Amino acid sequence: MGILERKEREKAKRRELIKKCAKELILENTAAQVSMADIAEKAELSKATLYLYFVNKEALFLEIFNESTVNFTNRVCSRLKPSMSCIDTLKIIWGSYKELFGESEDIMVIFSISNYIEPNIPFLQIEEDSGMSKNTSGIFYSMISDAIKKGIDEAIFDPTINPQTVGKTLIVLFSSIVNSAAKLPKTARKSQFILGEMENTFKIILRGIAKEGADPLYFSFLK
Amino acid sequence: MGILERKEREKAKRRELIKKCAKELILENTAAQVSMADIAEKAELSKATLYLYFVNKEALFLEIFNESTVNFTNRVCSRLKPSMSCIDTLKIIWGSYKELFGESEDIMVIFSISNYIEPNIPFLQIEEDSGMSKNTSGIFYSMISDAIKKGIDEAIFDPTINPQTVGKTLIVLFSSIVNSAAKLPKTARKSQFILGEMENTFKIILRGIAKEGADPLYFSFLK
Amino acid sequence: MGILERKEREKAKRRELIKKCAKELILENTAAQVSMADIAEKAELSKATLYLYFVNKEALFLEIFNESTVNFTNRVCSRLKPSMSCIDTLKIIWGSYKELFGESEDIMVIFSISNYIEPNIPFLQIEEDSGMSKNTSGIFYSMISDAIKKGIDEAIFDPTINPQTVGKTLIVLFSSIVNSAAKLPKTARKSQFILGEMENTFKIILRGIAKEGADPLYFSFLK
Amino acid sequence: MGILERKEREKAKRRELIKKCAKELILENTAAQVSMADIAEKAELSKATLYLYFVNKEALFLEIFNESTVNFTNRVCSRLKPSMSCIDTLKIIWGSYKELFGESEDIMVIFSISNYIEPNIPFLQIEEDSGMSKNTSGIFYSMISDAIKKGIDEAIFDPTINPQTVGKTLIVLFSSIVNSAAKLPKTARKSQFILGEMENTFKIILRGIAKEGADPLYFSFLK
DNA sequence: AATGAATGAGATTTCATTCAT
DNA sequence: GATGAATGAAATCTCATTCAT
Repeated sequence: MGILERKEREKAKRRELIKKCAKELILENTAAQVSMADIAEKAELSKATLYLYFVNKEALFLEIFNESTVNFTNRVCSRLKPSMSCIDTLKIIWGSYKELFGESEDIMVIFSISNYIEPNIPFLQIEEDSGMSKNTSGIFYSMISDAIKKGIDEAIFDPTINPQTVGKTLIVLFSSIVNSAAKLPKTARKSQFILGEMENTFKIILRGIAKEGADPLYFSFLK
Repeated sequence: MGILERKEREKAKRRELIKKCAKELILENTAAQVSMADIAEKAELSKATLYLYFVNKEALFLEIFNESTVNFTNRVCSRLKPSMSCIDTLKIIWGSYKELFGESEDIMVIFSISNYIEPNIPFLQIEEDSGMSKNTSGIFYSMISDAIKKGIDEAIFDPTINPQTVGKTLIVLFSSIVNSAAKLPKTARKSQFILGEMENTFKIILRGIAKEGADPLYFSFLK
Repeated sequence: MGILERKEREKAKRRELIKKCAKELILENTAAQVSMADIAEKAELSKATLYLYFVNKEALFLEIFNESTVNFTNRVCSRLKPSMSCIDTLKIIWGSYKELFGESEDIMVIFSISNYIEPNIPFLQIEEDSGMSKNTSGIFYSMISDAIKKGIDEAIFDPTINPQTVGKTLIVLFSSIVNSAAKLPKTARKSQFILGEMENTFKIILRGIAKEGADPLYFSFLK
Repeated sequence: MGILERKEREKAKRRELIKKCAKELILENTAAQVSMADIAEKAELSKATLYLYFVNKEALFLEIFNESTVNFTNRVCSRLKPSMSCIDTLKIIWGSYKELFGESEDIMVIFSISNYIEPNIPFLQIEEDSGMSKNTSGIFYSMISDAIKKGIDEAIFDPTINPQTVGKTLIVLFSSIVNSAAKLPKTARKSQFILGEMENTFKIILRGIAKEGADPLYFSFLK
């Protein structure tokens, strides 16, 4: 049975290998430009083999997409505790963004694939129904809007804002910055400049939703 | 030579026709989904003819892209006067965004093409050199950062912010909202909801860069 | 305008060329075994060119199929006159079968394609509704059942038989003989032996539906 | 050696299982549409295992084909006795056709495979040499031509007919009816209508070869 | 003996681009 | 100057077959 397990592991490894190669190619270019042949070549497999692991190109890309989303969300969520203050929560969320953006490249992949698979559907939908609760990004969404609610309760944020609306806005803004950065040459992405830029944006937004008279120290965590 | 001129004029007309058709198709779908055959059919020309006017697909799209950018910038600039106050300037810029977003659809085209042609190069580069001065978006960029500078002088904005940095940030944010909206179905784009959403975001950003204690009335122009 | 016409003609010629090549390949093998690449090669065209003339493989095959059916039916119909006696009518129908079977090879193509495109639907449907009237084979069908009706009126055929049923049966039988012959090597198909075989079968069927006591001379036309 | 025998038996069982599954799949669709993967899945074996039992797809299908032919012939032959009258013999042959057509589905399989594997070689060859004696269908063939000879001797059939030729013709006709029916949806095949249709055809053929003045009662067994 | 895994070869189809007329 | 016609190259996907374990 050790054998069976090993085989299982190896099979899983191949799946991962394929996904890893696909990811790398996506990061080097765009999801739209990556062909099954490219992936096969990079993985040193035949095209046909890819189809043993994924029924479709779309299935492969979708799996990568979903995993990246889950990955990202989990990383963020695992660092949060319900007891945390609003500011701490946002700190961590933002920190995760920055860190993951530098370290893993899930976010890039997420955007590239979402632009490819469903070019007409925005990754984070600004829609009238707040129906984001179903998928992973929904979890992320409530995470952030909860934090904002907390901020209002803690009298840090302007009580007239709608936590859900602002939450969505925050996500769109964060994401767009990342998306914009995702288009930069790989090397540039991690530069201090970019990270600084991202920070500036975050600061502006925080100030934008701060309660009148809120202690500016609250926002000083952003260096 | 009257003949020559007429010929010249007609040739120019064709160019415009081709670009117009391409634009319309891009708006109906995504730049990536528009083929030369589609454009030729819509323009009631042969595919080969397209190549008399544009060396290749990329050249055609790039020209549309650049023109749309110029168009947009010009429209905005033409409404601005150096004498205007910061707030008035931003009002107009934002108004242009909103209006053009509804009316002309240059912005959509800009984003669609930029996602297609140069997926690796962001429309608005967040780069260390502020080298935006060369191209059209550079004009737009200085327009906006000038407005912010003025805002600081008028003691409306926080004097510690860097007008250039914040200007760039503003553009990225504006753009990202539009970009996000650009992926919505054509009909949804002009809904009150979306426009409201855009306004909320703008408000947050303005508050974010406001000087401590600045009269909130300044920002009341946003309904 | 002579030029235009010539072009038109040449285009039509290419279509015909493609169909001719496809037909030949079908006759050499089976419709199922013929690929677009094969056809392209035989026609000395690129694969892509085929798609200028036919939207897909099925369309190409279907057109060949329909044309062959129409061809065949027309040839037969053009030789018939309403004033003809039953026996004369059947003579001609049968003669056409034999002749076309030898000369043109429409029938072979018909069967090969029908086996490929709709392997589950018999070319001549033995169905409860006699709904054959719609398509070309419907014309053929009424042609033959009319002849049988006439035969009954002329007191040559057994009055208890149902002309429609027997007509259908005749077609199925004729067709099956041809279908069976279609599987023979090309050279064998036109042998005296095969033609004799077909004749025998026809004779048997005619006798089978003859009226008791009908003059056997009526059937002597079969040499 | 008991072990060896058991192994042998089990191996044979597998072969049968594979063939049975293949048959079922062929009956559900067409031989051409059945892939080795389909068969393997249905048999709950791996594709590779199929190749332990059959050198390739063709060999598998050919074996099924041959067996089905033998099966069918044997069933018919086992019901015949040399002492039977011509009419009784034909009754039984025809009955077997009808019955097997309903019950076992060997005939369908035979035709489906023959259309797939050797589209160029007819199941029952109408060839100049009566060389059918080698294979199984040869047995069937002599069975039927013997019956006809007997019919001539019994003064039921026209003495001028050639028993061998007519025998072959009969088989081709029977087969073609079945072949035509084989393309009908599985459910329709056993309908009274189809069976009636088959009977009509048989009647026509019998009458076609009957001796002038032969007692029509002879043929009344067909209701 | 059985199989999981891999693959070569080939099928259909699309599209930007070219070229003779 | 305009175009009809043609195509090379590439994309996605399938399937019979093989081979190491």
